[in-house]
Amino acid sequence: MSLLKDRGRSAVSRSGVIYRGLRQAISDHALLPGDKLPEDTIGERFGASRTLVREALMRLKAEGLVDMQPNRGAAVARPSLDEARHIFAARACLEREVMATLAVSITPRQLAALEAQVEKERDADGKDGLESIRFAGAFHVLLAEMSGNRVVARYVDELVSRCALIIALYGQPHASDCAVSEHRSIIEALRERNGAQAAKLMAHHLGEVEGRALLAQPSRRPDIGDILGRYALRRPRPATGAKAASESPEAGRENRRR
Amino acid sequence: MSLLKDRGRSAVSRSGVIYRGLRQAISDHALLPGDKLPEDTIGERFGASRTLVREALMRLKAEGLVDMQPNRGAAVARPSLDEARHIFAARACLEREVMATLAVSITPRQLAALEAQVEKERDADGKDGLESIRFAGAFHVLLAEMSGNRVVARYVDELVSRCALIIALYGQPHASDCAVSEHRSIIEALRERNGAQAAKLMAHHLGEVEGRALLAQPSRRPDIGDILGRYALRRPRPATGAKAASESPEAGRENRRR
DNA sequence: TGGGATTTGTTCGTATGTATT
DNA sequence: GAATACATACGAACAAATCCC
Repeated sequence: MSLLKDRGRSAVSRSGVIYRGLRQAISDHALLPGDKLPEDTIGERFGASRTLVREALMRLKAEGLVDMQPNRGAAVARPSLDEARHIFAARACLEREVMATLAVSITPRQLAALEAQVEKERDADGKDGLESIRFAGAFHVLLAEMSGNRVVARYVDELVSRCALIIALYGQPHASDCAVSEHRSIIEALRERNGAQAAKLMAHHLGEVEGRALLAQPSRRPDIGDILGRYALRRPRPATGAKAASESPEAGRENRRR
Repeated sequence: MSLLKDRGRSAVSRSGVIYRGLRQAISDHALLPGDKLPEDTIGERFGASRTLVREALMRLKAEGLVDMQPNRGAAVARPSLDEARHIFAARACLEREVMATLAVSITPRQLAALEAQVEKERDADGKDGLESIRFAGAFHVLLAEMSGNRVVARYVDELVSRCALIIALYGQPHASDCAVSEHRSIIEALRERNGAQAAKLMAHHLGEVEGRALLAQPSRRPDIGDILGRYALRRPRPATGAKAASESPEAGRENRRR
């Protein structure tokens, strides 16, 4: 028998696939705040049972990306304005700490990686709103990871994701949330190992992001089924049951607001 | 039929009871880092099925209080020394922010509540190590909640709990983790609305706590069954199955204290 | 090293609760 | 407002992995 047994199955936990898929869909604004997340629908799309879907949803709930009410199921979270401000305050606090740490510890290799990241942002800027948002958040997460503090990095990652909700709810459409030039100046301050300046620039930058994020009115919401198709890495299994086959290839079934 | 149907059941989510029970047991050092947490045993003690236990365990895992490995189940987390330092760094960062906020916003009523909390600490100091630890952590959580930032408060709560693990692992036995006098001086700085001073005192205080926490060697571990009895609020149901009946009718099974 | 006992991972059925007509 | 349709809460049971002797 082979030494490497059949690793085809659970290279990663099955619920982790669902978790990451939903998380990405939310970050990408493919799922919008308030969108309902029925366990059955999600399970079908990902070819998993409700148990695993629940697991993923609970994880997202713990991160503040999903709201769950006792007998009413899950929905993408709709942070209040107050909560939004709290999130930005926490981000500023933690990311200032990241700056202070990195100004001391950063290596040339890390600086190069940051520059590469900003290059990606620049390339996507204006062209592809989706990629633009993704990369901008990734820059902040990358900084936090480079600081070496896993605890702080987890919190920053969580908060950056929640900022995507805030932008979706209150931001102007297509407002790229991070300016490339601001990221560049942060890198420069780090290169000079000027921690105070880097922290100051980061605080200012986040202030700008918050300002851009808290401006507009709620927004439309598309339907959920198609969206998830793009985020399910595995094809849904054939769905041997008769019921699934009866599903209509319906047109635009938009679900209700609020 | 009665208008108020049988509400005896889910006044609060059933898994929440398990979650809080385990969390308290860990904070109290009743469960020590590395202790195994078998789903069946916990379920029996709390009179719940494994589904609910798993839910609680996953929540604790998300908070960093429990480690879960794929087919090996859950155990109380054993943070590494590095992780311990990261936790304290994150705490210092967030709690400084709390100080800055509170120095501006604190009310006389809140100051009184803080003093009452410190009184409890003083009363318990030296007398009851368990209560002492509980109250000391509660002071920090209370401060964070008073800041009004729910996001920061959640993180602080989480980090304070994880500090209990660190003290259990690396601290000297019976080391009360917080000095009452240090808490008092923090209150004084807040009363004078001196944010810089409050932040400085808090940073110093946490440095002291970290110093006290990172000194000694691992520790003994008691058995799990009895411990959980004290944290299960509901009596375990009769366990109608035959298997459970074969369990030895051990001697003093007292539950429900407190 | 093998086999049995134990524990975890997952599915799915039933009961219960909520929304809708 | 009652009945229906639907979604969730929970638990029992099965499958697979691990542990232990």
